[in-house]
Amino acid sequence: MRASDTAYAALRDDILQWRFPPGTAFAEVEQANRLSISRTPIREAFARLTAEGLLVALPGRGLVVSELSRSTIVELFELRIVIESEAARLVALRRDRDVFEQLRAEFADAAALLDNGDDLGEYYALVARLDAAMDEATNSRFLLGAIRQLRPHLVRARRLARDNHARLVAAAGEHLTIVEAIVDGDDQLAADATAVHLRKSLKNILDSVDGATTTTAMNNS
Amino acid sequence: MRASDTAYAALRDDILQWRFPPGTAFAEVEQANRLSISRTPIREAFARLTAEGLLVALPGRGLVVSELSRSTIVELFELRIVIESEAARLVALRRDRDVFEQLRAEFADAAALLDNGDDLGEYYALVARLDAAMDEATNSRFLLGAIRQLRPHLVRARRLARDNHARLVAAAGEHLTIVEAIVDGDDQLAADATAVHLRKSLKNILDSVDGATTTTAMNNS
DNA sequence: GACCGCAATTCTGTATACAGAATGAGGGGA
DNA sequence: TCCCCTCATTCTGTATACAGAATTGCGGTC
Repeated sequence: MRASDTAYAALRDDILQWRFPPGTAFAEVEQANRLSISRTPIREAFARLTAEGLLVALPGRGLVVSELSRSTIVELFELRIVIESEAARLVALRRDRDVFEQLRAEFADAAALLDNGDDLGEYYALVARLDAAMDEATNSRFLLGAIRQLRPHLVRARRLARDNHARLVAAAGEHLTIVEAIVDGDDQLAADATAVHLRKSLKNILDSVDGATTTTAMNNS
Repeated sequence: MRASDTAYAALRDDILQWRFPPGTAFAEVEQANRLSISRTPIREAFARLTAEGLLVALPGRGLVVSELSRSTIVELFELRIVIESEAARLVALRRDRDVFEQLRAEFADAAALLDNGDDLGEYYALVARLDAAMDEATNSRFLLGAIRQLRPHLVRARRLARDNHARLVAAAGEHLTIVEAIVDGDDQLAADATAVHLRKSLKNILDSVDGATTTTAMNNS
């Protein structure tokens, strides 16, 4: 693997896992020393992270980890809701029925995974498989590209949410509705059910954010 | 200005103006010599163009200018229609009324600009001002980012379209409907009128593409 | 005549040196 | 005591050298 890929992956993970909270300043030499590579691949990694919006260039102040304020999260979902709803609509029209039939069966049993003690790994893996199947079936490069662009920010946002058991059960039900609509080829239902799911997810995140009296992570600018 | 910015702007313009048609291979040394700078800023420019999707990395074959096939144009509009409709909806709710009142008056007189001989510069400038005002009023960073991501590809696609006078007059009317809806704060009309306008624009481009028996530019993969 | 292998050329990826710009601290003057 | 100017430090931007990988072309062999 190239050194620039390694640096990109390491820095990206550091940001997504909140090891570098918003506002952290990045300097080339510092990170080059830390990762034991030269400045050249670091520069490339910085460029990719800046293009993704995880880093922002403060004029005269270098690169800092971007903020993730309440309003940013709202704007994130303003875009996410419209494009993922449209993606779901297209998937309902274009999907391989067998693939989603299988996923439907798995989501029908998802409640068991959620009662599986504290190990939600299997459930999250199932959601990831659904996402991957939808990416595959969307078959629209720009739509997919826009979704991919949002994902790193969503990963950060999700860490602000408190997922309680009730919310997870509800979310699993929402997913099941979406998958059923896709299996049935009901594109309008797939789109609307996706919008419902995402609006509820947003509400859950915002409730967590607003409930938090003070965290270093939040910056309600 | 930085050398990497110069290189990026030059290469981007070369691609958008079809001086480098799809499939053209890019090598670092070659472009560094052509633009009389070293490979370092060229690498940064390549990275930005690749992130935008104007260049694609063919494994083992270097970077080439991305294709713009019929299906790519369709996929481009699949995304464009949903996000620009949503943007128009938000603008109708968030706009500064005076700004769009002014634009409404200008679009009401747009027919005169279109009869202004072959100089359509003023009309295109008016459309550009509308785009800028909408970008400003959208006030949603991710939505705006997604639109910006599409623009370079739209510039390329537009060069494939044959804009006849009738189409331009119709488009001006569609724009007027959109601006009126925004002035009135009618978000649903603004969204639907935008979708209508973009679907007609797509149809116009596809008619031009399909009408072209053979051009070196097209690659119907 | 065709296919396989080797060698040379070329390209990318990385490291590093150097120059110019900007920032921050420290000292001097008002 | 506060403000401004200057100098030093540090950072980014660029050039370039070097190494490893890959491709292409040529030659030999089957």
